[in-house]
Amino acid sequence: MRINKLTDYSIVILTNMVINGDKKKYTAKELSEITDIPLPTVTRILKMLSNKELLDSQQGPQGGYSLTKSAENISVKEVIEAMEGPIALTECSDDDCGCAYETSCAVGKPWQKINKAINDVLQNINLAEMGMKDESQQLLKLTNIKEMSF
Amino acid sequence: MRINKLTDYSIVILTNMVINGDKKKYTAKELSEITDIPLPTVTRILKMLSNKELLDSQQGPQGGYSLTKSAENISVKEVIEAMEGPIALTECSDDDCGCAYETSCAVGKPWQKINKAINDVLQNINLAEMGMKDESQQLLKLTNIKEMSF
DNA sequence: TTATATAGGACTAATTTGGTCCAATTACTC
DNA sequence: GAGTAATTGGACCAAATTAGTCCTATATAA
Repeated sequence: MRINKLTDYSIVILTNMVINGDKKKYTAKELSEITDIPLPTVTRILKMLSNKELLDSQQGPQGGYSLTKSAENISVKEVIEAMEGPIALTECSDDDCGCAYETSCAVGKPWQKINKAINDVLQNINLAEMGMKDESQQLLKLTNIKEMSF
Repeated sequence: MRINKLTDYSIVILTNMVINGDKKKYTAKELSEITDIPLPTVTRILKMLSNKELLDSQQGPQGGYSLTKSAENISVKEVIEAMEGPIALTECSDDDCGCAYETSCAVGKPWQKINKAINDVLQNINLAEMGMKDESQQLLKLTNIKEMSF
């Protein structure tokens, strides 16, 4: 139950963009230096995020990448989905998933609810919050969810 | 962001045990026939669940596996943890994870909160609910979490 | 004693993932 | 218009993980 390393990196990269200036333009090289993630890997991630329109890109000298939205409006869910596709804990989360075990599966509907709940958790935290060092100001929504669930 | 296939299977197997009789004893062979999962794979999963004390096992003729607790008292979280260890979306969820990027990471605390929220989601659904066909009776807690988070 | 079951662990094949690199394109600047 | 600095697209390989199988040992009921 892990997100991919590339996805993990992508959140680190984006969060560092937020911290260092939410509106600025960054080259792949700069971001590699800030994060200590090797340049080829940073490059690959930025391309993916740009293709999914989380980043604007500009080629040529003075080019680079910038966030298409403000940090508050980019959820962790969006980032994960940009890197890995839809968030679901199991392969078959639909009624008719077409898998070999469909008839005997006995599970299915409940997974849809679980996936929805997890999607909601990840929807409720944004990049601005990911960058906060001070625990007290952050993640009130998640804390509330946690407390309500008992 | 997927659980392992073996983990997925394990929930299918356990849920089928619940549906077919929560107190009964089942052999690996029976469970393989019920679920259509190949016997060697079923065998391996049952051993893992038995080692983690979710199942009682008895060797010899008339032996087999049975649930150590009633279906209502076994959460999906417990099953996933039995199969895969602690549930965390990233490798480093601690402050001092010891990873190479620690100083430049800028993330960390927020992941702990996210992981906690996800653990809570999975704690709040049990095997009895996983086996329910009728949507209306199931998963009220998860539904509540979802609605509260908006 | 035999048959039926689990227990433990080794092993292989397949898949996925991480990481790197190269050639092409764009666009700014001199 | 040449040169340079940047992204773009895609191929490629290596490493790690996972799925799946199999074999031998052990326990126990009849």
